[in-house]
Amino acid sequence: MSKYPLETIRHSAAHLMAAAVQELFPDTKFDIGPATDAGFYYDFDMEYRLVPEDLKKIEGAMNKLKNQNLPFEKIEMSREEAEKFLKDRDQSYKLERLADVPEGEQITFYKMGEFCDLCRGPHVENSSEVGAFTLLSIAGSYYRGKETNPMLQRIYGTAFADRKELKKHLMQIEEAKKRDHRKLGTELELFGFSDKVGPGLVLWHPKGALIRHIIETFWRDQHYRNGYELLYTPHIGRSELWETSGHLDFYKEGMYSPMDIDGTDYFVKPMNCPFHIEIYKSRIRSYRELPLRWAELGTVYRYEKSGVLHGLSRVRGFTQDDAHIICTPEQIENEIYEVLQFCLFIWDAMGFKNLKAYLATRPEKAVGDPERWETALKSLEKAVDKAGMDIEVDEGGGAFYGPKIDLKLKDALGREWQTSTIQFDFNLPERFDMTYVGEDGNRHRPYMVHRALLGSFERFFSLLVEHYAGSFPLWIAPEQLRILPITENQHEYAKEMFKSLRQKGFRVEMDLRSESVGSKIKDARHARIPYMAIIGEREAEAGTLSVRSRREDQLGEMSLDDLAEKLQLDIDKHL
RNA sequence: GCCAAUGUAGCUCAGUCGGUAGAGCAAUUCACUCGUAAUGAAUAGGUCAGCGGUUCGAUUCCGCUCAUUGGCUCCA
Repeated sequence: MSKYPLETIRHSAAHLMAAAVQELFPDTKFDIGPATDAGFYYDFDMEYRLVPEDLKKIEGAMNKLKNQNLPFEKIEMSREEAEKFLKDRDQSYKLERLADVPEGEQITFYKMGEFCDLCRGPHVENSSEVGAFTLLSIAGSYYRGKETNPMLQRIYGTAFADRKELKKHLMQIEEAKKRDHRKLGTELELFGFSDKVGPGLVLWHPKGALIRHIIETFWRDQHYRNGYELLYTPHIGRSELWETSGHLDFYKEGMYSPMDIDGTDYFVKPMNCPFHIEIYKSRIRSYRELPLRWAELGTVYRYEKSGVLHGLSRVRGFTQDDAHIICTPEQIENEIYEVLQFCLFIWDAMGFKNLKAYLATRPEKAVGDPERWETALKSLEKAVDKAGMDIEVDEGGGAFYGPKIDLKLKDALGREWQTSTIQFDFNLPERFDMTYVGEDGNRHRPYMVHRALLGSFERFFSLLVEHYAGSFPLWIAPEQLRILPITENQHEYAKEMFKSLRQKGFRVEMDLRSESVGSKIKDARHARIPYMAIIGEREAEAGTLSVRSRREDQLGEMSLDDLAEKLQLDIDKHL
């Protein structure tokens, strides 16, 4: 254990790296170099374009500096001194950062060797205490994260107190890469992409499609049980619809170009809401029929910038497990509560527990009655509170049309992805003039809530694959059991067993190749088949099957009925 | 979209300092009929991402395009 927090070690490693970069590339202008969750980075501006080989050089220079036992000296300066210091060294980014330091705050620099950096600290006392570090990658990054600013060169690295921990971390990254859904998707033949079809457009292969089908069936069933009705709506709609909804004003960059049909422009839908609203508006609605809970597995298409596409996590065509809840003000609190409970139930059934909740409140520019915002926010807070979830509040981070709760999940490589969302909408009910007739005989404006539980099937599937590393629980495994006859003499008996198990509704396959049983087991394990049934002369004679699971357990010989019972018990586990 | 890297068989990758390519796994065929993580042999499989340029000749060098990867930005 080091006497310093990891953050201090990492931040100091960032300084060490900057010092090495200054040594190797003296014309470098420096921006900032913070510690992160997984390591550290530093942003540089220089003429020279860094190449991957440079990482080794820089790392070498860092090690040299480390071994010189250089002290980290804290230097206090007045604002004027600091300005002069940075101006003399032509550090324009640092000058701007200096201007951000609040008036009255002590300005400090940290000097280590030749490198002296505007910095709040703290640091380790001596370069020898930076611990074990390694540089990982080079990336571009806009200055201050703004697209219109120049792009700086960023180097990512990570540091730990000692070599052992660093090694452990690097091993973890390697392990995580093995469960990356993009890799497993190809290996297990779950899904794919085709250059001919286009980027961000998913092709669900049979096994992936089967899993999706199973989950969709479960999803529909649970929605019926929870008082939802299901809708189907078209994939395209006239421009007028999108004008009314406002999408053509504020979401046009996310939409694909219109197609001309009989002289009218039609747009592929980026969202399902306007269609659901049109169903709502197909007749006069009474308070007696509220709340309405309308769900749809709605496939939408959005233009996502080419650089952001990522496996199944960020695509251009995807299916949301969407629903809209339309209700009265009296009903809203309970509706929100139930949605959140339902949401957590679904995630739990899928085997996930570590969701992080984010609450986004009213931004400066917003539409809708402030009182309604207040009620909405309260109902969200209450629901989260009752569910006992930890929540991070993003003050002013809501959409202009309403507050929301988002749930996020981390992928195998630690990147966070938004999945569930529960959003109020004070905009569309106005734009479409949605009303219901109240008890008083007058027309009232209903509350409308958008929600998606899994988010989209594509993103959800990426998380599911990584969560289970491809070893899906039995109820969603595309192939639940594989029958492995030892020789051709058992083929007939194997086929009998196969037929019976299929009749009972299990997803079973046979491996009738003339391979050794060891080889068949290897392949079945590689395919993450939950159960294998081995059939040799002994079993064929006794009318049994020798069962083993992918977890390497030998489960022994059992009858067909016992096997079926065992499988069924395992299948029902998630409920 | 921006900064950078990469693109060779279905998959993982080697290779060619410019003379049209190779391995392992997978596939197919044949032999083997086998007891719990790899039986053997043979065969087939590639416009070396695409287009253009330089060259006697380009998979290799150059340019553009497309796609992927790592980031940034964005994500109603």
